[in-house]
Amino acid sequence: MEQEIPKQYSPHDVEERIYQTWEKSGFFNPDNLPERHKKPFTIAIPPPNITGSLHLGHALNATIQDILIRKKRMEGYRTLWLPGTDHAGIATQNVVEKQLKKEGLSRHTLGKEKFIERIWQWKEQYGNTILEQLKKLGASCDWSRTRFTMDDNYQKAVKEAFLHYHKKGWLYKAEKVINWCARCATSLSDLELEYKEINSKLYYINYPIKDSKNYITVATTRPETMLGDTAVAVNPTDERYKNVVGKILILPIHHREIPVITDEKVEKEFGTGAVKVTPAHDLLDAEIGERHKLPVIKVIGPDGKMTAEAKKICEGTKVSECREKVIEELKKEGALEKEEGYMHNIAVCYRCETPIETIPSLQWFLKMDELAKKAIDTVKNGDIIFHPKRWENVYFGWLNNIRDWTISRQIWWGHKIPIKGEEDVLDTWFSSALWPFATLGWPFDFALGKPKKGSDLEIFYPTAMLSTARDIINLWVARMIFSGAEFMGKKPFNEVIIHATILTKDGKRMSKSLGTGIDPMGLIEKYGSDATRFGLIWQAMGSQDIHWSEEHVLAGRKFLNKIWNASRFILMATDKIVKTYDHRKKNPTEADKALIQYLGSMQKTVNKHVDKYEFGHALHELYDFFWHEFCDIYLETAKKQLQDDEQKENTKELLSYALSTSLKLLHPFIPHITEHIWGLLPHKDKKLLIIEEWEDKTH
RNA sequence: GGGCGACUAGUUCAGUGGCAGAACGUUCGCUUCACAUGCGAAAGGUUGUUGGUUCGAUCCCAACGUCGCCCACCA
Repeated sequence: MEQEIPKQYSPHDVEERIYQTWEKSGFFNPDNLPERHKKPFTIAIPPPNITGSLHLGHALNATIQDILIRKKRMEGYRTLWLPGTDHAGIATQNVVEKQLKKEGLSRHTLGKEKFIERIWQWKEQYGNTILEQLKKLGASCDWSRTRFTMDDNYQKAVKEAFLHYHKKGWLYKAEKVINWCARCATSLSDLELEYKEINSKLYYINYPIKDSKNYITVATTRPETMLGDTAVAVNPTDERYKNVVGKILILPIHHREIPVITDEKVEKEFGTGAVKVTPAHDLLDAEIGERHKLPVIKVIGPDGKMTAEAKKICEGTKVSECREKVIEELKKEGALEKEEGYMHNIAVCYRCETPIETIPSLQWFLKMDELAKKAIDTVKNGDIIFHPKRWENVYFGWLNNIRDWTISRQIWWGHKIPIKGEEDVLDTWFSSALWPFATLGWPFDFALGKPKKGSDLEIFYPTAMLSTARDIINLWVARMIFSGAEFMGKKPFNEVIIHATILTKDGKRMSKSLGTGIDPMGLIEKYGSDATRFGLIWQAMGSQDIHWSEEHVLAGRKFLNKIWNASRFILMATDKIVKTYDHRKKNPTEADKALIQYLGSMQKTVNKHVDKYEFGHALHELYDFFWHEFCDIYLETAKKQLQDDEQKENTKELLSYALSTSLKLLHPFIPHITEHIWGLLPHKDKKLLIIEEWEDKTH
């Protein structure tokens, strides 16, 4: 025995083989689980984008889900962890466009049909990267049920959802001021914006009052939009401007006449207290414009260039060039009062970081009032609980101030709007919102308000919980909640876990572009999957942000070695392995009794922690027990007891019992090594640890 | 501008209204028959600052500071 088992545990020989054993067993698929697995327990994975590769956040989230699934599976649940990927409209289109660019092509030279073909090719080649990486991490997903948000069935689900909303009269098409990315040439929802702080300038421009030598000074960060100004607004209570309200101003450069109006939304404190109003290119201005029935002059086009309305000085130029020209002209006219440095946030596209233009555009909108109400009620009633609870405020905050959802996108890759003559596609998140039930067979297995008997939809919906990052609480979680309520008449999950965000050691955001990201695959190569999982979970205390520290992965590796060697010792010392132990029938020593007690309380604590989603605490508990109570103290005593003829047999039995119990409890956290050792133990009834009974029924 | 969170050992973090803990790192001693990825020991802290409540505060409260995150139509 001693020669067969090496002193050092080397994960790489083991992990891949063990994973294959699991896959071959079929137990990832709930249909193959033994008889005792009855009550369903489902998790739908947050589908990663097909463009992505695994980062530490994914790895943490996958480990959390795998821990829950594995524990529940051992507890006798009929567990389904459903995997899949998201087609990620804009992101994917951009990636393939970049690829084309390298070949000297563009999507326009290729044409729509060929371009979409290219994306499918790309998807076949790279689209499963993350799923393959999740396998390396040990994820026990049912790969036979893998879904993609552009599968045929999924497309039908999206269509059904759209038509449902259409029938309800919640969909409408309108020209409204929306967010526009000129590079992606598409509209974006408010949630698809990111903000970037830039060092810009605040320009003070004098607008002369007609038939007077006086003027009003307005402050703006965007002088080029003045070409589309149709008013200047001041706060109605602003004494400074009392006498000019209602007067006519002469807009510099274009020399158009525009009125001075009052609107309560104007802040007296900012700038000069007078704001230029450009209804076409600013959201607040559009609101003011609507209230005062101001004309709308579009000076920026969907191509990001100035329109004919910008007239001779700027027509056809880029926005940034036009700004310079306008400044130049203003100086010539003596209308530029001053400029000062100004730091502020500008909106940029979340997929390509191009500054967002606000322009009027004809788009499809989904009315949100009733849907938002459903989403709010579900959480308010406690039907869905967030962990930690404070994230509910973020959720309510968004839903309470919601605007109608711009759901059309002017890109090529996505779900077509199912109405004749509409070329546009739907926002990616429109399809993601259907994930928990569209993946299970909705709408095919759904009729007369309920799922078909015996269908996946009936058995596995609603899912148990959703684990995700905080940045998609509104983008995704909220939309799933109202979609579930609307289409299934049932919440999509019982609980939402908002897991920690992994930051760099000095508390900065990890980012690929800054080179501060850490590739979990590198860690797996270096230390193995179990050690990587250990390192992640060891640091996941509550939902506190993690300042990532690799040393805990190292600690994990050492711990695995400890488990390995303790097991080696027990294998050498004992000839049989028991999974149960009734100490009432034995004659235990003080050390035996102490161990049994520790083991019992540890079991309880681990259960308690995992049930409360305190994974780090559970792992710390396991670690302390195994290393210190079991190895440092009991194993040393056991060496002596094994020399004593009276205690020998009992000691062997307790050693083997404590080891099997520890392996079970450790399995959800570090599945490969525990399964591997389990396989080396001379059990009477040989079955895989993955489906062993979690609860110890002995006394 | 609003909201939220964090601040404890060199580092990453637990924890408790009553003597402050782990891991990693460091120092010293051990090739002890499971493991040197180990064993044994040790050093290391004014618990961010200032007030308040309390017999007693690292913990509860308030203000402040630093850092981070989210939300927001101050042009």
